[in-house]
Amino acid sequence: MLDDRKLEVLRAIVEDFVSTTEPVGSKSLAERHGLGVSPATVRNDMAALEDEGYITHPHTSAGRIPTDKGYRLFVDQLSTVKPLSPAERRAIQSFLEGAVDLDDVVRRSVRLLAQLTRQVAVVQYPSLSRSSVRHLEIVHLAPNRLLLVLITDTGRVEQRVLELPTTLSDDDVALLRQAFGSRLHGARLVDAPAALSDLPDAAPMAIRPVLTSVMSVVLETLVDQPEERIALAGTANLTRHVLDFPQTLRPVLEALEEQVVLLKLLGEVNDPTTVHVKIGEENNVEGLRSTSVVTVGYGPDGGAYGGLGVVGPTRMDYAGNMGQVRAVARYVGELLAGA
Amino acid sequence: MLDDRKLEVLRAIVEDFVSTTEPVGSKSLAERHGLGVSPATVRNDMAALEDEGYITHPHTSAGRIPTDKGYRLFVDQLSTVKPLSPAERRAIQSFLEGAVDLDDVVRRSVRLLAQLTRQVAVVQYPSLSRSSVRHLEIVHLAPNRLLLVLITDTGRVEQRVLELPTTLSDDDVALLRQAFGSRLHGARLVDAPAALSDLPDAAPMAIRPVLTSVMSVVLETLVDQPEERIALAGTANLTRHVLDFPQTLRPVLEALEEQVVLLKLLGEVNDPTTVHVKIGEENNVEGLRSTSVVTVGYGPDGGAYGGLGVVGPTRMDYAGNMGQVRAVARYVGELLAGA
DNA sequence: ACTTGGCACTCGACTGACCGGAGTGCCAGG
DNA sequence: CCTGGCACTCCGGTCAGTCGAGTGCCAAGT
Repeated sequence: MLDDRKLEVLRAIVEDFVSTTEPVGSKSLAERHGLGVSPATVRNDMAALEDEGYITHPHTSAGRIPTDKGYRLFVDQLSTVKPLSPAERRAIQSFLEGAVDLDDVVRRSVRLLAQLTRQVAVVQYPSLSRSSVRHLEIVHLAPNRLLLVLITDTGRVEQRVLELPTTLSDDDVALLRQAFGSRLHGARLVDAPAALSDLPDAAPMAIRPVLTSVMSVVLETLVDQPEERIALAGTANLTRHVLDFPQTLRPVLEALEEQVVLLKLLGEVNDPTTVHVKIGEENNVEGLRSTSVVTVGYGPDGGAYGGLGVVGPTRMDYAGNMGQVRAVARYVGELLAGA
Repeated sequence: MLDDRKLEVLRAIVEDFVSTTEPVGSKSLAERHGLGVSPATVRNDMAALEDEGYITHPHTSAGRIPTDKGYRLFVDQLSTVKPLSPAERRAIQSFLEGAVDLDDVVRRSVRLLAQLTRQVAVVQYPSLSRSSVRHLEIVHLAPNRLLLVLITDTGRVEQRVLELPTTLSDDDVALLRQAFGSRLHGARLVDAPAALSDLPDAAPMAIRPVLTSVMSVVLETLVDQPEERIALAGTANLTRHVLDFPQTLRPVLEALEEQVVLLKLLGEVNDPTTVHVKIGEENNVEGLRSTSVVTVGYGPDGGAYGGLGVVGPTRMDYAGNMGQVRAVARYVGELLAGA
């Protein structure tokens, strides 16, 4: 149905269109790429590709442009992830090596990614639930108010103020600190409920009620409703493609302002170890239907910490951007694992 | 030089242009506003206004549009800050009343402001240096590593990990906690150096060296380099004015991504109690030369906590936006003062 | 001295006609 | 199955012409 040459024609169309922004015609295509066949032949192939829905043309006498389906085929079968240039490698290293803390790492990464890909970049902070506890501190602010400070292995520091239904003494708090600390140190937050499950039984009878209540509050705030954070950069790059989104820029910017939307983008990755691409209409997000999203997980085992990626026009350099996204994810993963 | 009617003509031009986006001519102006004079007279006035540099016209046979100087005069002398509509009042209340913590307040405020003004909104988190200490906690993470957690009166929680040149015992840390806590509780951060000045002398000889070293690190991180945070929303609103910035959208978005730039905008306010307006070229920021910025301080005494404002095209509804910015600042100020 | 109506002039915006070129689809022949 | 040829489509640019909004200026009126 689609022989090799037709696929080659599709690849050529995608590559030409991505680099020139203009519908590509049979003649220039046959010339520029060494296909060794005449324009007429290319036209026949194009007609076939169009029948199958991989390409289309804006009007009768115009060249062809890829459809979402065409890009999909291109990404899945025709392109190989482009390795980074030495210059890019150097850029990543010099950009990230000076980072002092997690905030700094994330901020630098997102800017780096935006600069490298010339797209909008998104980086998720290491997810709390997937991190493990380096230190958990409980501070007694007032009789019925505790400050919880959690430091994770990735260097993320998160704090909550808890209002308690009961009052506690300093000794109680010391007990709590000891009990939680010993059980949670080194544990992953998702495992926290299990790690704490024996706590009520092991504790002195006197503080059991308050302990269970504190426990439930702790679990709720840290495990059930973990706060996800996102960094964004390079929205100005969208304006470079103002040709691509005629009046669509607005909804894109709106979508990018929604944390929820961004989390959804990064979170929908099933297999976090490979680079994922969502093309145009494949995005379930209203407003990003005219964009493509390239994401990947970072951290040990590929995606243990969180996700990052870029958002750009469907007419993007998939091979290059996939390589850049993957490379940044690896560097960041290593950086945080070594911290 | 500029009699009352000329000023009235300028006002009419600004108002018409702001609402229609189109250069305004003498005839339609004389009709629509009840000036009671003929178009010819208006033309004479316009010529005078143009000589003075308050208005200009894009080409010979086009209507007039205000210059930056014209907007400036309008803002300074011709417009009165527009009071909010009941609907706007209600919107503010219902939007802000559900806020649970500082983060929430800021996030809601910035979205509210963006929605109300239909511009890009900027809200600065309550500045650390201008806040006072509600609680300062020192946690002993490791022999030579401390975690500092600062809670301010506005509910902002800030933490730093300090690496020390020396090692400390738990007792040392307890002493530190006690010494810092008693002196800083309730003090404004700007006053921290003074509040701590007697500390080295009052402390037991044994820990003086380490204490002074900790002190200097604490002061440095909390007072000398306080971390300012900024929230941004409504960038999508820029696209509504794509007519105003033909190819200028890019630099605007770029400028808005720079924390430093935003802080500069909010920080340049001399008298924080009144609404400030920077028009077009008045902005010292490259990239915002085609925009106007409306800012005001919020908090007790007008600007004690921080600043907030909006960024939009020079062709904006100054009276309305000034009112909205001021109103939100008041509500937020009250909200945080009551917390 | 200021206002006003009149008038000539300018210039952008819109229209319709025209043309060239890029590109297509189809067909018949190799 | 590929290829060259050919007729056709349609976009984009150009050019001339018209229209209308708006201006600047002047002379007359109050």
